Amino acid sequence: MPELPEVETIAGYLRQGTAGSPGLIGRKAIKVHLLWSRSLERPSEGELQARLPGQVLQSITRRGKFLLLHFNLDTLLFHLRMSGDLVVDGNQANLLTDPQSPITHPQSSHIRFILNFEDGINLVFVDPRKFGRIWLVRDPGEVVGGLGPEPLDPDLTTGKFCQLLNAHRRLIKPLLLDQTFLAGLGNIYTDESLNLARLHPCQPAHLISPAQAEVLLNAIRTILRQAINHRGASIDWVYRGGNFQNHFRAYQRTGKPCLNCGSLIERIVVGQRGTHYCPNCQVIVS
DNA sequence: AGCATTACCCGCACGC
DNA sequence: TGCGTGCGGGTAATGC
Repeated sequence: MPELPEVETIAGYLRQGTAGSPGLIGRKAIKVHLLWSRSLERPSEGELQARLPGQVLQSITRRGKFLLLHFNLDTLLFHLRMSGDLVVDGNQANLLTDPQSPITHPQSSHIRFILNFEDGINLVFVDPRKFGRIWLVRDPGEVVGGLGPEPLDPDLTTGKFCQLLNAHRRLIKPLLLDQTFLAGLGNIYTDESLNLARLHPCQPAHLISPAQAEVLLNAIRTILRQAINHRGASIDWVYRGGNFQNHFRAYQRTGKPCLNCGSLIERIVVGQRGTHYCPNCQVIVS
């Protein structure tokens, strides 16, 4: 489920809770259940089990597409990759507490990790494709230290952004997808942002003018804020409740009219990723 | 040689 | 049934 808006939305759910589930802040961890060992990047399962229980959750933050659960001693990090999701379950404690039991959870066969808190509240990591990863570390910088700037951070000025862009000869789309360049954009929001900014996904980054860089950064921020307001997008069989998919400009709109100019959106492949753009108003400049 | 960029590939579910 | 596709990114391979 995860690009910046979806991870931000999930962070909010975990902090404040939802209609059907309580928030997690201030709760004490009791026990860990790892059902797919490769979901855990580090430390070992034994060390995780030895360190995390007894710790109290202080706060929940997001950095790029990472979700950070700050406990009093350690930080538990999740990366949802392609299909991961985190849900709080306070109603089926007796079933979820025992991973060997015939769980009747809707996505039970894809549960990879469960963290039991006090009062029968569980944080459940669901991940059909098994690409998601979990870390427990003293210093979260060990995991997220290499990320590029946050697109919504006001400290990222248009001038800085243009400088960063012009330092690379790469195509703009793969560059925006590179998390060490900018943290949080994925395939959807890159296509959306480039369409709004009227930039071709194959535009070489070093040829982007200061004026275009400003338009692009503003477009990225506009799209991300809109997506967050809609609680992210729900795509394919992975449904989380957000409805930004109903407001896509380019992504998965092949053959439909561009919202800028009415020409038909086309699908090409750029950097091994399906890419949706308008061949009329998103043109390469030199 | 050494950095920047590109191609593979990892489970699984779904639609054509 | 078979094949292409996919809200991602680590790593090997290649390019400059």
